[in-house]
Amino acid sequence: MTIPRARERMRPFPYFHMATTCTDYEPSRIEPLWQKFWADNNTFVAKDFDTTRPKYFAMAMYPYPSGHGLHVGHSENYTATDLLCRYKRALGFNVMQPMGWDAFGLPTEQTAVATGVHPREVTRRNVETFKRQLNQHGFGIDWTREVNTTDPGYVRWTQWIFLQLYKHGLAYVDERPVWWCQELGTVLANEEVIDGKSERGGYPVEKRALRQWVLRITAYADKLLKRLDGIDWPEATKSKQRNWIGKSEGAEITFALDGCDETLTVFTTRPDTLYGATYMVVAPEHPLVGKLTTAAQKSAVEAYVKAAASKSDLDRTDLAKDKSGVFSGSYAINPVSGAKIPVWIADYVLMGYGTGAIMAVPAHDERDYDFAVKFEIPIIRVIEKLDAEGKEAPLPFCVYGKLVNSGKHTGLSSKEAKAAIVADLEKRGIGKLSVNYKLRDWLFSRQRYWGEPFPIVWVSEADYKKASGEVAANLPKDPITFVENGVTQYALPVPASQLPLQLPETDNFQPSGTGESALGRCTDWLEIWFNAATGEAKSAKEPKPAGESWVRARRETNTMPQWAGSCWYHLRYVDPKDDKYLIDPKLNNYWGSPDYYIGGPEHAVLHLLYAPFWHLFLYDIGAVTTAEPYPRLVHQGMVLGENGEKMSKSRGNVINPDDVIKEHGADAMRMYLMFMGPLEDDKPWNTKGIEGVTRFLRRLWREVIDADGKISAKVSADAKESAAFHKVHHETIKKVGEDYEKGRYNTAIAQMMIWMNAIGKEETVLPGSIKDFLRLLAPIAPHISEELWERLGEAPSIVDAGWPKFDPAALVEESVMLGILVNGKPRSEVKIARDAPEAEALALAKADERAKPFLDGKTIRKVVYVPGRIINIVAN
RNA sequence: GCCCCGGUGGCGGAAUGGCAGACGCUGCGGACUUAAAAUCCGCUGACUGAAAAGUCGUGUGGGUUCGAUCCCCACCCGGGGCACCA
Repeated sequence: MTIPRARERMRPFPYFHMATTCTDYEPSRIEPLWQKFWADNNTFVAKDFDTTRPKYFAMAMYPYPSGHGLHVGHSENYTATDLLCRYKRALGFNVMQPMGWDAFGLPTEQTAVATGVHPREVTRRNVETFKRQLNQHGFGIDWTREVNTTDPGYVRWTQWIFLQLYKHGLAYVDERPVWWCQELGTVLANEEVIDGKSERGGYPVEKRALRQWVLRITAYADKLLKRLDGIDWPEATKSKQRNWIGKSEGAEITFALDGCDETLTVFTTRPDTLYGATYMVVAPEHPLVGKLTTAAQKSAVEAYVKAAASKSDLDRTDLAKDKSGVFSGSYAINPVSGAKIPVWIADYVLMGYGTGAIMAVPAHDERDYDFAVKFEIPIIRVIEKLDAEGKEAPLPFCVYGKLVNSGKHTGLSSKEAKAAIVADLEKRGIGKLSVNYKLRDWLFSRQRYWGEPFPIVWVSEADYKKASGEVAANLPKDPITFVENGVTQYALPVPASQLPLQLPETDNFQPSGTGESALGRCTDWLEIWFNAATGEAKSAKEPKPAGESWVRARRETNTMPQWAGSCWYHLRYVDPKDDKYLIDPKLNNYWGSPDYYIGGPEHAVLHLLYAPFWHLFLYDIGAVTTAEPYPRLVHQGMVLGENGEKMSKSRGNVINPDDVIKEHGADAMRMYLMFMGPLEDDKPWNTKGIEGVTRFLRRLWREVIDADGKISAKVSADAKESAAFHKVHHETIKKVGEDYEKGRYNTAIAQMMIWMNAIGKEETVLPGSIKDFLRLLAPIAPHISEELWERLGEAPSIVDAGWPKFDPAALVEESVMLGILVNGKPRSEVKIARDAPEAEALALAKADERAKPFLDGKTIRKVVYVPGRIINIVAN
C-alpha cells in the first residue's frame, strides 16, 4: 500500500497540512499515514525520570512469535492495553507501553528442524511479521524498549538470575522420575502435563528417571501464598494458585516399628484421630520398603512394587476407586494407644507428598475406610459428632467432632485434641507441628536446542576443590552433584563476567535421543578447559592452557524452559539495554512494577506463579526494589469463532486480523473488539457486528466531512445546539471517562453511539463538541480521531490533547420522569421537579389517570418516595 | 467428589436494591431510487387484544424487602480448574 508523503499533503493552515485528502472514510489511506506520523515523531517513546507527571506502566503478556502470525486474541489483548495507555496519557500520565518477544521455544525449533533454517532466523522472520501486524493495529508501543528473550544481551541476565538461584541453594540437580514426552523429545514440568498428555500438542507422556535441574519454588510457597492477599488479581486465578500451592497444616508423627530400630514418620492433618490409626501405609517407592518387608512377604511385595512402578501415573489415578496394596509383614506401634498395627504398602499413598507414608484412620478418612474394608483391617471410631442428636454419624466420619475411645484425650474437641496430642508427642520427641504443600519444585531443564544454556560446567571432585575467585564466589553452600557411571560430577558456575553463555552453532537441532539436547553433539562447545577462578573456557581440543586453575570440564547440555525468559521481562522493559545491572535501581524506582498487566488465564499456575517466584527472590537478594511484580492483573476473555466455538484451523472458524484490517480498518476492528462485550468474558466474533461499528465510524466521518472533503457545513462556530444534545454531550464525557477508568469499554462505546444518535438529530453542531468527542474516541479509534482532529484545524497529535471536562450543571435536569408504582408494580409515570417534596409527588401520583384504577377503593398503607426515581404506593 | 466462574429477548450484551432488556446486530415496515446497494426514519421479550391497555417474564423453588436480574438459603444446568495431596 502507498503511504502518502506528509510534505505532498501539506496545505496552508488551518486545514489539510498533515491529514489525508480523503473525501470518503478510507481507513486504508488514513491509518498508514498516522502510523507513520507516530513513528516519525517518536510519539510513544516513554521518558525516564519524568517527575512532572505520574508514571503509568502498562503491560500485556508478550506474544510467542509463531509462524502463524498474530491471532485476533492478541488484537483484543493489545487493543485493551493501548486504549488504556492512550486514555492515561490524555489524563496526563507519563505512559510506558512496551512490547517484546517470548522467542525461545519448541515451535520455532520444530520449524528449524523441518526447514533447515536456523531458529535464530526463523525467530527474526516471525518477529518481523508480528511487529508489522502490531503496527498496523496502530498500537502506541515504545519500540525503543523492545525485548527479545533470545537476544544475547537478554540471555545474559536470564543466566545471571539462574546463577543467583544456584548460588543461594535454590537450584539443584535431581535424578527423578519426570514426565518424558517421546514426541516432543523432552521432559515437561508438572504444570505442562494435562490428563497424561503434553499441554503443547497433546502427546502422550510417561515417567522416566532422568537427571534434571530443579528450582526450589517450594521454598517460596508461603510467600507466594501470602502475596495473593494483597494483590488486585481475578479471584478465580488467586483461588487456583491457592489450590495449586495447597498449603496444609498438620503434624509429623514418628512411629516406632515393632522389632526394628527404624522408625516411620508420617504427615497427618488429623493428629486428633491418632488413637484410631489401625494401620500404616507407605508408598511403593518409599525407601523403607525393603527393610519393612519380611521374608514371608518378600515375593508379594516385590511383585506389587514392580507393578506399581510400571503403572503410569494416569493408570494409578484412574484406578482411584479400586484400592490395591500388600502387607509388608512388619508392625508399627501406635504411640498413644500402644497398639501393634500392620504396615502396608499401597499406591494410594504418593511418595511425592508429605513423607510418603501415612497413618491410616479408616473411621475418619474415606480412602483409608475403603482400604480397610477391602483388606479387613479393624476400624475404630475415635471422633463423635459434637452435637449428637442421639444418633451416631455413619463412618467414615471425616469432619471435626468430639473425641471418644482416645484414652486421656477422650472428651476433647478435635481442635483441642490436635494441640494436646501434638504437645504430648513433642515432649516425647516423636511429633511436631508441620506444614505441607502440594506445590512441587519446578522442573527447570529441557532437552532442547532453542533455549538458554545453563551457565554450569561439570567437573571432578578434585577439580571442584580448585574453585577460587569469581567462580568460588558463586558456589552454593552445598555442592550440586550427580553420579554418572559411578563417578560423581560436581557443578561449577560460569560466573557473571563470562555471560552470556551462547548456544553453539550447529545445523542439527534435533535432540540427541539419549535424553540430551542437540548440545550433546556440539563437542567443541561441550568439552572444554575451564578456568575455575575466572570462568574462562577453551575447547578441550586445544592443549590445556597454562595455570593451576584450568580444569577439564563438560558443559551442561540441558537448556532452560521457555518460562525462564518471561519470569523477568517486566524488569527489562524498564531498563532494556543495561549490561551492568539486571535493572538499574534508579529506573526500577522510577517505573516501579507494571500498574496494569493483562493476559490470558491459561498461565495461572505457570508463568503467573514462576515469574512472582523469581521476582520475590530477586527482591530478597536486593536485585530489584519492588516487592511485588504484578500488583494488578486482568484476564481478557477468548474471542471465539462465529459459531461460538474456540477458534482453530481444524474448525475453520479463524478470524485473521490482517483480513479484518484490510476490509474494515484497524479502528473498526479495535472498536468492535472492545464493543463485543466485557473484556474478561469469552465472546463470539460476529461479522455483522463489525459492520455495525464500521457504520458508526462512517457516520462520524460524514458528520464532519462533506462530499467534497471539506468540513461539513453542519459544523459551525455559531451553531445552535439543542438542550437535549447538550445534556447527552456532557453525559457522554462523564460516562466514557468513568467506563474507561473501570475497564468497561463496551458500555463506553455504547454511550458514544448514543452521542452519535443525538448529533444526527441536530441541525448544526459546534466544532468544539466534535473535538471533545474525538478526544473520547481517540483511545479506541486513534487514526480517524487524529485525522478529523487535524482537519478541524487542530495541530496533531490528539494523543496530547488532554481529556475533555464535563459540565456538571449540564447533567442536572430540572424536571424528570418519576415512575409511579402501586404495590411495587410500575403503573405510570409523571413529569415532576427533580427535587419535588413527597407530598407533591404523592398528589400527582394519586391524581394520575393510569395509576388511579389501581388505587380506587383501597387504603394507602405506606408510601416510599425516591426523589427523581420512583414513588411506590402501598395500598390494599 | 471438592474449588472457582456463569445462567437476562432471535443473537452479543445493558441495568448490582428503585420503571428489566441501554447500545449494537438480526428481522419487519417505510423514505430515497427506474431498480438494487448504500444511507436515513420507525417498530422489534412472550401472550391476550382492532386498539387503549392488561397479564406474564432475568435457570428452578423458597426467603428478606414497600420494591429483587441484583441480597440470603436450597436445587438444576453450563463452563473452567483440581482430584487417592493423608
